[in-house]
Amino acid sequence: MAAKLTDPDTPAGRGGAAAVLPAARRGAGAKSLDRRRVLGAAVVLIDEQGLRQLTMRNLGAYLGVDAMALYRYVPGRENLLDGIVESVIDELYGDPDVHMSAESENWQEYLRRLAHGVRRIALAHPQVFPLVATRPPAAPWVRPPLRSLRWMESFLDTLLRHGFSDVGAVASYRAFSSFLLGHLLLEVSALGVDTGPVEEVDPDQPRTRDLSSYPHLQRLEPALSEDHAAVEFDESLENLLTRLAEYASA
Amino acid sequence: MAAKLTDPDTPAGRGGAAAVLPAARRGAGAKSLDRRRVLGAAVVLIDEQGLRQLTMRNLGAYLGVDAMALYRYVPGRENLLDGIVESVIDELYGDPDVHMSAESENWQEYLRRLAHGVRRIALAHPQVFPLVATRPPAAPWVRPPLRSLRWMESFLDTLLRHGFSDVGAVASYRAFSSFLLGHLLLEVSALGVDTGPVEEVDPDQPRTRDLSSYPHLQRLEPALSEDHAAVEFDESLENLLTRLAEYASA
DNA sequence: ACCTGAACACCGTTCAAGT
DNA sequence: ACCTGAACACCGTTCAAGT
Repeated sequence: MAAKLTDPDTPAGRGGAAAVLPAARRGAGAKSLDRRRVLGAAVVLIDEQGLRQLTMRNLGAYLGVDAMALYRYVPGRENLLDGIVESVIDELYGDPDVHMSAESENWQEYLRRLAHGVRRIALAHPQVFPLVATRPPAAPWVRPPLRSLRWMESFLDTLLRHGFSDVGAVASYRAFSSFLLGHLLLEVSALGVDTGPVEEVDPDQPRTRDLSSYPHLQRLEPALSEDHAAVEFDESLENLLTRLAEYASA
Repeated sequence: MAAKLTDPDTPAGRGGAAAVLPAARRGAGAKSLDRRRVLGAAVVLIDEQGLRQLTMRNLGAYLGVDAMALYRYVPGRENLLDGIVESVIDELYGDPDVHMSAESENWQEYLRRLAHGVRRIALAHPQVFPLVATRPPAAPWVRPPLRSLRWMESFLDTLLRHGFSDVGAVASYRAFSSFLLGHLLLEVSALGVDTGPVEEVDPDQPRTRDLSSYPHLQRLEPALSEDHAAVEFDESLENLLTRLAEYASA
């Protein structure tokens, strides 16, 4: 009764469906469905075919089942999308590099590992990340992309234990979220995500835009096209950590 | 011939449809359609009813016309969405506070005015901004939310004229984009955007989540709910400007 | 208990037909 | 020249029916 609605951070939401329905996996083994398998298949389908190809009917076919059968495990498409976001963020819990840092070392190392863990998820699922970025959060003060009550609690706890004030820890959560969201959404979108179905290009049309009216763009296009995402991420992160250090002493 | 495809930054794309079809507005006046009117109505419809309500059929009805009539001005829904993003960003050109700063004062003031101009647009169209943030850009090196070749050129020109190196100006464009995207997407999503159709809430269910397992969240929820978006935006912006100043001397 | 088929109310889009 | 109607191939979702 404590876990109302479908709380993403409740144990049953973290792949605990098998615990609630222990008989579901017996017999035919991988054949029978459960919510976790449906969400996992949805993530794979998005990774392989893009967000637009995720329809109830396609997902059903992908699982070898009628589309309508999915409604037994997922109340509807909106809930499916929320579940996808949740299940992707949940991968953080399985990341040993992030997990080990929770109660160790200094807070800077914790934030570094956490940031890189989220970045690995974004790069592993570039087609899913826009969903992580833009789905309305469960509460208005939960900010993408770290949209998990459990990680928020861990974040605040770590900073508070290292001498951050209440307002400092809260301000740090906000700044950390902005940093991650801006950098990762741009990095992922530069990968050319979800440009729609097949985007047939007319080979007669010149492939490059006409930049003749923009001399700087023309000259700097090679520089603009270079990929420095990794080092920019690290440099921006270090700058952020320096800024946040002010809250640690206050 | 120079303006291939539908270049958003070509004069014809910036509300120049009336110049191409000067006869379109005669006679019945506001009655007859053109592309600019269709895009403008689409923005108003999204602002009023949310992104999900923007369908070809709804937009047609909103304009007092059959849905299929829209295809005379808009090649399809994807192009409509691109046009919406373009027309919203174009509002920057009409912002005197931004426009006057292009060749005046110092580069810091230019970036401040530009940033606040984009922020005003985001807050004026919170339901449209996720589209600005996530639509695939025209070229991979064009970064949301400042996704206009003309503004990119203006941005680079201003910084280069103030002594920035080439790589410094390019790095500044990237950092500026990340900053804007992260802050504005979070600010806009905190406004509770596009939670779907009407989101009927069961009044019997408790409205607040169960935070009993998260003591810090429970204690800090009031602090987390406070809105400091404006000052955080300004402080982050000033910090960014300080960082970018390194490129000015190099 | 779990899945299926038929059906409903929507979509985007094409195309011949109206005026 | 501009708009409309009918039609097609899809959606999400409900519900009675199958096994």
